[in-house]
Amino acid sequence: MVAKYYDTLLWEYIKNPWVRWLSLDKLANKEFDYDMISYDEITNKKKLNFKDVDLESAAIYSWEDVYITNLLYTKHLKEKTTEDKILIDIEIPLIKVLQKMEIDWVFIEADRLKWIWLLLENEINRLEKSIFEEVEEEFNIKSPKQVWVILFEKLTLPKWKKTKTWYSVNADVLWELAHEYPIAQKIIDYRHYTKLQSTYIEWLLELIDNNWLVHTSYNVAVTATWRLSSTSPNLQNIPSSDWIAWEIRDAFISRFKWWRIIAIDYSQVEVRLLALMSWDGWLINAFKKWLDIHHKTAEFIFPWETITSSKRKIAKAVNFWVIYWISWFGLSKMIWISVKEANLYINKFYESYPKVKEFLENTIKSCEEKQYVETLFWRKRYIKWINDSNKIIKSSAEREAINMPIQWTSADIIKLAMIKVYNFLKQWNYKSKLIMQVHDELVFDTYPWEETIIKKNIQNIMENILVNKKIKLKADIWEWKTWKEAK
DNA sequence: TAGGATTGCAA
DNA sequence: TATTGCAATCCTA
Repeated sequence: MVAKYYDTLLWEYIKNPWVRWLSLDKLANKEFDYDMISYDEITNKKKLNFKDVDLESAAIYSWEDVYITNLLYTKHLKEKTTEDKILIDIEIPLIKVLQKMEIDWVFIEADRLKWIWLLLENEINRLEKSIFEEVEEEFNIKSPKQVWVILFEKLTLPKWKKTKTWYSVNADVLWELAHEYPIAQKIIDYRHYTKLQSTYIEWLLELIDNNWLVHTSYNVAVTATWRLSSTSPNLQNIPSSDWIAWEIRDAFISRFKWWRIIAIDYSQVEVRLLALMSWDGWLINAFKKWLDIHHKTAEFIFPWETITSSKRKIAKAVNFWVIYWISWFGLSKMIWISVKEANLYINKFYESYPKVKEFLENTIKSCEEKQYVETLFWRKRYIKWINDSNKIIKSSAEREAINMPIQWTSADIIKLAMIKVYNFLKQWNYKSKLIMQVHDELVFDTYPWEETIIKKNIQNIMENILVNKKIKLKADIWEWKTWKEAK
């Protein structure tokens, strides 16, 4: 294996993604039984500046990094594994893409955030006042414990869900109470607004520099599922559920006048992968004809003439259920239907897509034999507890076995897309930039004269990541500005 | 001051 | 009684 650049840590991560906090120190210890000198040791646990450390210690400290890395690299060269291909084809090329994204930064209109902050502040004050008036007492609404005292001891509202130490006052509980007690609704709203204000607006404002640019860090070796994660800020959980969330998203703007923010996201990748992997004729045909898959499932579950958008939502949840192997109970809770109904829909799903059921059962069976499952790109995930006698452990292992080949293949698909998109933009010297990745979505800042060509080509690249397969993937283009109305 | 517990946002 | 993350706040040790 010859590469222009290489990463020994990624090599380890590909094989063991569930090990938290991988480090060179740990690898040295594991592979060569060697203890590396720590930063604390050479600075004598004092907060010494590195330049004050004696030369000898500094030399050893530096030498170790190079030496151990080289030992690891040499070891990898000798050790051919099936994971090599993933490293060379996906993980290593991705480094450059992410590097570029991090260097380019994201442009955020700070003034707009400040304006939303004020808006929320008003709303929060109003709610706070109203809540205090209602209970004739002031307390800290942000404290679950104090909310608990007020709701259950002072107002003696019905309690039903427990946490480790007391009765829960989370959104589920409050939501139930809100039917009868308006104060619960007020607390829900209060939490929602304070959440947006502190976690998103204040946090973003803190990280924005004087030029309204924000620098996020993408982490390539932390998740147990080989997905990316991002920190400072985490761009992958920016809200999108209501109008105020979209006000926040609107603050993500182009860096230049006339440029535009465009997002392209994969549509139902997981269900498409389910179709490909299970070879279910009904599913494949539905996708070939570009049908709305959730509507299609609804047609199997309900009489055709009764299908409404709410029925489609149920069907969507059922499709979702299969991929995640959730219990009937989970499904019923998620979409507020009875367990009996949930059970019925799921059986209907299996009747309609018989090969899917076969595929899911075979996946579990094969995992029981081999103790691992594989993704479309041949990543292996060992699930040794698949044969555990404990039913709870066994079923959680089964869920993982079902979920992993599908969801984790989609992580690779977007990584491959990013690499190809990067090469495309570079090859033709386009000015437009890839600025964000949110799991199944890529966000671009586009130069006006390139917009048409970018849209067409990038969508094409994304849809054709899987070659020689029965169906294509689908990627939708959204213009950031109009997204609010579209969703 | 550190870290557990609780909560909630995204895909 | 789905998973993976990041982060805020409260509150105890």
